[in-house]
Amino acid sequence: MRLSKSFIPTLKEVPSEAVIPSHILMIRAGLVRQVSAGIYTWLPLGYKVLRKIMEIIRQEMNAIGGQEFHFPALNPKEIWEKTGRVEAFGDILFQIKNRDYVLAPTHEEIVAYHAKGAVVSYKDTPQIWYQIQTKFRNEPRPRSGVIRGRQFIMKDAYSLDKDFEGLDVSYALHDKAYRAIFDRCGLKYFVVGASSGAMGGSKSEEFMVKSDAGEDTVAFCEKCGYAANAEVAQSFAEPVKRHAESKTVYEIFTPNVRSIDELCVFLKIDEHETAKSRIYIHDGQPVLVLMLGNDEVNETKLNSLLGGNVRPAHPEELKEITGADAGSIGPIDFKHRIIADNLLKEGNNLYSGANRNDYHIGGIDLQRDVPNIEYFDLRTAENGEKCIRCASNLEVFKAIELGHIFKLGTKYSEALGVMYLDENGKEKPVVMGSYGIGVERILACFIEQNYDDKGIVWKDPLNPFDIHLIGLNMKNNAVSTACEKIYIELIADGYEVLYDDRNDVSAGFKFNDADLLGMPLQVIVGEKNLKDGNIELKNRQTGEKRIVMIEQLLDELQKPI
RNA sequence: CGGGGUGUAGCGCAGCCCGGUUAGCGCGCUUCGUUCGGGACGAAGAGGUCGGGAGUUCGAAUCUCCCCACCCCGACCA
Repeated sequence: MRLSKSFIPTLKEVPSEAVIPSHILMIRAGLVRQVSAGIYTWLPLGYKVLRKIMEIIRQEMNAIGGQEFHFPALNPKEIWEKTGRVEAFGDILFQIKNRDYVLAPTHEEIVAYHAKGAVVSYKDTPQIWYQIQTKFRNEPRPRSGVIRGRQFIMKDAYSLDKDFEGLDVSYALHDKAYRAIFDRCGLKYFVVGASSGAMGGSKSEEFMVKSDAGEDTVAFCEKCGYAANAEVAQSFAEPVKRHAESKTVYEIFTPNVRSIDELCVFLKIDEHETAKSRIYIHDGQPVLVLMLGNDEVNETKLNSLLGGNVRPAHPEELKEITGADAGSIGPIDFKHRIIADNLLKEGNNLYSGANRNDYHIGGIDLQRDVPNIEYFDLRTAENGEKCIRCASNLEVFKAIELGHIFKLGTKYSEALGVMYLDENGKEKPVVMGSYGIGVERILACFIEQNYDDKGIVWKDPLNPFDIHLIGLNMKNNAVSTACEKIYIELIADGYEVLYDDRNDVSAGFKFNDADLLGMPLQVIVGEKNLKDGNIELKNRQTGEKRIVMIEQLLDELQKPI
């Protein structure tokens, strides 16, 4: 491709709206342009890479027996009402104003629609259906370029099995395919156990890439490989100490003390001698959640423990329920359910709120004073705590979710009546799995992992072109003639070549553009070397340069650089 | 949705606090000439509803109010 005839608008300056490296480079290298918040146009160069990624995905999905579909993005709202997901998605679901249609944020409903009446016998299973398609979600806050958009390309796949054993097989196949896809794309990633959240279903795993731009937090143990989303991660942390002697309960006047930190300063005590109270409302009933010291309640764990429908209490409710405001709430004489984090088990001589503003209570013995207390794992694993499996140090960091695989079960097949007859002629719901990959995130994550101060550093097989051919002074006849010849030869030899044939930009400009665009190999043709019949090869990644004879270019390309 | 920030030429910004010629600068763009291996130089040009609306004022990019868009943090999130 001739650069002089291509639309590859590179930018010297950093666009003001971009913050993370991949976003900045995608704009600067002319891969994407933003249209609106979370809405991007893929320019030819970016789309070329995207197509390569999609082709890899296709190959690996086909390899596990996947069949490619193309489902409509425009869906009848009625189907979504049947599964209750118009309400479940809420404002995230784009709705069409002049028709009862929605823009699909995912395709379980449509898959179930087609499966119903078509997958009718155990002989029709298993099926793996997938597509690579644009999804629409009205994200409240799009961010980080294409990493979270309102419109994005997703590879979504659905498995249809006759039973849970079949689902296990389909799930394992997807796990295998996903590893193959991300390996082939050259990404450093890891797999974490995750919360299945609003999707329902049992097992779920996420494919993650470590990145400061990530929206998820994961806990990872380098030693044993334990990896889990912080929402569900477990760890060993220092539990509360039980003193030999329990003091009696006493009230302390603590004016304007509202936080655990302030309490510790005020009473000159350690955080580990305190218990923090949080009030949640579960199915309309208040629940007091007691945490050690300043530990935050892990609401995902709380939700799965209580079975959903949990929310923090509003400030007015606090006063009504406990008689005090946040900061003065405690377990003593609390009239409703009390659950506590495991670390507090058997704690005594603890300080907590008195359910009376400006007062705290000391000398609390949870065994003695809070008889109906229940203990669960309710905390969020933190950096440096011990791994639940091997007790070495856990690392907690931000990560980008590339893919997610779910064992859905029968939620959608039951809701939409996707039934089949088993070997005994008995009617059963089809067992489903659901598997997604954020296609654009693969590209963004690749750049996050492969760039330097000059620009992107592409590697096979995602590189948009193999070779960036640079004619330094195209007004020089010898140079342009040599370039044209090399260009034709390279293409004939099967290389994808981006040819900088522009005759109106300086050498430095071309070098910088080539580094920014980041093709793995640069072939540089200039007067200086051409005089001796030579050209120069430059490895983009290492910066290493080599002068070779022009006739030997094709042979030289066979050698590692 | 809460908090913070930004909006001035295609891009990056100054000017605004303290109202007053024709709204600037760099990059990019057009034409001509020179240059030609690490973002060249000279000359001449084109390009602006100063995010939108209302108001205050003799006079508003600048002050006031309302609205919109975008970015960041949080909440939220398959």
